[in-house]
Amino acid sequence: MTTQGPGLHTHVLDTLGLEIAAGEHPPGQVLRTDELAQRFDVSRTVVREVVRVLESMHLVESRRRVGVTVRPTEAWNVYDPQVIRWRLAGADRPRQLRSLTVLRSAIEPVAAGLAARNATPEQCAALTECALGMVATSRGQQLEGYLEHDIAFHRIVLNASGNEMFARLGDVVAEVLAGRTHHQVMFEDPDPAAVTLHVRLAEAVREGDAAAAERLTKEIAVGALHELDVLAP
Amino acid sequence: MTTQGPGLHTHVLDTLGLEIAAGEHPPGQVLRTDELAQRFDVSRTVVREVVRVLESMHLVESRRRVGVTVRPTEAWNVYDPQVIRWRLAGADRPRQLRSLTVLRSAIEPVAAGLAARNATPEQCAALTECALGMVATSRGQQLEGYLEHDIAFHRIVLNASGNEMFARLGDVVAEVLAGRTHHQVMFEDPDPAAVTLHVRLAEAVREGDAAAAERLTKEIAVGALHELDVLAP
DNA sequence: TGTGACGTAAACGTCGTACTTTTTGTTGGT
DNA sequence: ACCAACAAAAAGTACGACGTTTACGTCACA
Repeated sequence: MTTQGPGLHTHVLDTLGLEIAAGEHPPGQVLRTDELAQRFDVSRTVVREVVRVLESMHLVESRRRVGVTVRPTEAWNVYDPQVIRWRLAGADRPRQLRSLTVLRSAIEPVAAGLAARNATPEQCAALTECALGMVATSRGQQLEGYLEHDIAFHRIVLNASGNEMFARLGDVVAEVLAGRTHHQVMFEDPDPAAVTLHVRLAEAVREGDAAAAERLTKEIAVGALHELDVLAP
Repeated sequence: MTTQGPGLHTHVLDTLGLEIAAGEHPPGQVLRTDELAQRFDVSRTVVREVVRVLESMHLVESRRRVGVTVRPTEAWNVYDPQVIRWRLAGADRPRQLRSLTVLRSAIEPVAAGLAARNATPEQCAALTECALGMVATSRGQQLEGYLEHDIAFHRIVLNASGNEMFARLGDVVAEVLAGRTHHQVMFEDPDPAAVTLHVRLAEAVREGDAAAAERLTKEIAVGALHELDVLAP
């Protein structure tokens, strides 16, 4: 999945970002702008803009007289959805998926607790609708439809928490769920227990039961982690 | 606090980012690259590179025939440390500080629990050293020294958790603590209770008591949130 | 009067080139 | 062995030209 439509900049950025995230250019390797321009058959202008963006993500560092050097993983802006997408497409998807799932297990229970206090009636209704959608698509190889409702569900919870930082994690969660559904890191049909938990979570939020919402979300997270342990090495 | 050394690019980026984060350019406002080039007295080349970076942070969107339009807050990459710095320097520091502190209250307890299981002896030693440093600087207007140890302490815990996503939140926490210490959102001397909690947390991690580590970190977070309630409107 | 096709100009996108600045490796002398 | 001056390499910056998309106004026609 590339970023968006045409545009030389987009193409070069996506290609280079993907390669670096995949480890094809180990940390310390230097890339010269002239070479890149030649390789992609674009002007140095385009390459420089790409390098500037990669630099803002801390994937590379540009220094005079030396070139564009690839930075070690520890320096990367791993919360940038773009970087996450690149990494999930690359080699260490398992590690990445696990890190992100642990992150979810820390955030989402708290967010759900807040959502139980702050959710508007509209959000509660949308949540219930998503839960029902998950039930309806939980059988018979409708993984894509299920995924859609699942993403929407978690996004609503994060938004309803009222905390901006939680809300903005919706994209990350979406990437995780999507990356998990594709790439065969999931059973053919979703875990029935997880479906039930989502339904009950929607109820808990609607009734304003913060403790229950937090507990149920923790259970969902535990299930997701366990699923990873089983299906990923 | 600007980004780094000289360089036209850096200056323009920092100025524009700061202005947008401060809300000086409301969402929907269009900036033309030619005007920006004139205003900063730089070439369009430099402006274009800056715009590309701003675009990668989703602060602006560049479209043909219309210009560079400022995007609404909901679209921004609020986990980018650079964006966080800009926002903390701007108008809605209180809101931002609260969001980030809630985020910390969700993450750090889990991270501390993991750290209690995974921390190396070296990390435990460093943690204890930081805690002692906090004690030593907790009285007599040594806020800068205290801040330094505080940041180091939390960074070690996040790193020791063994989870990459947690570890990379160290920069965010550092920004929060720094932004809180400067800007008078803190008492003249740190809360003695907080200092004690840090010392006990270092012990809990050293002894591998995950439950205690998680509980103590939660208490620290509650204290920080309470402090915000008292000192910020 | 309303509507749709069409043309135009405004703004970004891309390119090529020339020049500047910083950094680094090397050379040469003591 | 050390230090200083020099030269080259690569990014940084500037400028001007042209391409490309697309919003918007205009005009003809119903």
